[in-house]
Amino acid sequence: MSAKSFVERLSRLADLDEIDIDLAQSIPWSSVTVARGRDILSLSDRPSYVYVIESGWAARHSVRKDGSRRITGFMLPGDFCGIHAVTGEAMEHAIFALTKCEVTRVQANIIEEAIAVSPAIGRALWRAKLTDEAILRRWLLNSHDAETDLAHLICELHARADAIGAADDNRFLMPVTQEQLGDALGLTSVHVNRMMKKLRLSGLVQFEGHEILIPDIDALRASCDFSPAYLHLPERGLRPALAA
Amino acid sequence: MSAKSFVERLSRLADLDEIDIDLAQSIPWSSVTVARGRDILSLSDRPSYVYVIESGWAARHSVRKDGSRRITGFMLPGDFCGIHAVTGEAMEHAIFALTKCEVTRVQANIIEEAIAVSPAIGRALWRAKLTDEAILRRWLLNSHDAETDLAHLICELHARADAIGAADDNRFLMPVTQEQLGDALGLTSVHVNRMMKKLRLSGLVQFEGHEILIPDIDALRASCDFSPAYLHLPERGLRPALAA
DNA sequence: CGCCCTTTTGAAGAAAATCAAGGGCAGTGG
DNA sequence: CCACTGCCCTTGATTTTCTTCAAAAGGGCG
Repeated sequence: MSAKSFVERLSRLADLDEIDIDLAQSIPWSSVTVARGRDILSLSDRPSYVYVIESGWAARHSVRKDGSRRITGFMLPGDFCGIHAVTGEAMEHAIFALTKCEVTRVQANIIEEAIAVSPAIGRALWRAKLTDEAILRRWLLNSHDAETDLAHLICELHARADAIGAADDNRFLMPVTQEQLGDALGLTSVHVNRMMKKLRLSGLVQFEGHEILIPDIDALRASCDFSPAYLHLPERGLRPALAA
Repeated sequence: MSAKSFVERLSRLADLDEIDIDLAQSIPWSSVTVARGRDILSLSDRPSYVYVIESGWAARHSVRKDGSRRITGFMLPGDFCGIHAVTGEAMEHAIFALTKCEVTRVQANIIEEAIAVSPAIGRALWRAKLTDEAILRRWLLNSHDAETDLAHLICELHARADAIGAADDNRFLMPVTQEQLGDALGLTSVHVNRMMKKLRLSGLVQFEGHEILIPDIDALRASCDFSPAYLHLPERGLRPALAA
């Protein structure tokens, strides 16, 4: 573990000059391990740290009065969470570990100082937030057809996994149960299961357990009108080893 | 028209000291009027301005391949749009005027310089973005029951109108057609109409045209589990005259 | 081995979409 | 001034989609 992922991620989000990088590298950090199923940040927490997922997958989720859940976003290695800590807001949802997660954390007030000194670091975090927002809008845009929505979510997660080198081109590990997919899509796990079957029968997606195989990524993307631009992913090529 | 609304809005989002306020007030601005139904910002635009709605209502929306629309947010007087201009990103959705809108605009690069000099201004914009994000997550959280979702949207818009003094306690003007409500909720206009009728019959909401009357706001809020905290509204009391 | 979690499938029911048609109201033009 | 037109609201009947309820099978792990 290192704070490498923190600086790496920042520098992929905005152009940092040497001064920015030196500053970012000088920021003290610590590391935490969170077991599968446990919260990284809980509802109503006022986090005093900003976190970066080092390894593992996590998700944001809220629980309704009737006990049903809604997942409002997934987090993969390299993703920030708790950035809004810099304003001292309380968490309006929880972030929990889908798998065992290793998490690097940095004190929020130190981040805030760094932003004041280095606007480029502020821009990097701003860009991360814009990506979160774009994903949320995309999720809203989708919610209209179960099969398409599921295909789109698989495309999103594949593209994000691929961008951090956690996908073997057409194959990747998606550690999300069908019930969790349902919570993310606003569907029941039963219906997710049927839609997965449809995707399998149509030949667009194959899977064994959580190992997803996409025989023809272009066909899958076309089927759900997926285009990765909104994810603001870095150009492929560098692919640092951040995989789960 | 003035840039007053710009500075006012900033100062309600974060604690600005005199220096910040002087700086904000020195920022040059201009004003534009946009007719009902026209775009304030179009898809793929790379806006070079940050906008504040001076009067009127607007909405963000995307169009799907099949021609159906999804509204992903409403904008009321005092709201920013195009803040993400500061990173030079292209618009991934359009913003259009629900009513005739007067809009104040400020050059994005000047905003960016202001942020570099005054971290408080940056925090204010950051906070505005966090509110946008919280609303998006809430919309995702809702989408599960048409009547409840509609009630929740009315509560959101009422609370936001009230916060800018555009509501007369239990009465406000919601210039949104039922079809647009459907686009916002992911429902057909037919179904929105039926749900409006249900709300009317249950006595929770009355309306004449777009004039909404809420006989018992607590009852309506309880019916859809609405709590305004996530909107980060300013404390009531000041109520500057920004209404549409 | 037995338990729990997850996946899978079936059947019945509820929610929302679709299709269709009529009515009100405001703006426009003859 | 009135008729026409377009937009929005309203309602009914039918169909589709998704949920709910129920049950069984697979797989990993203590």
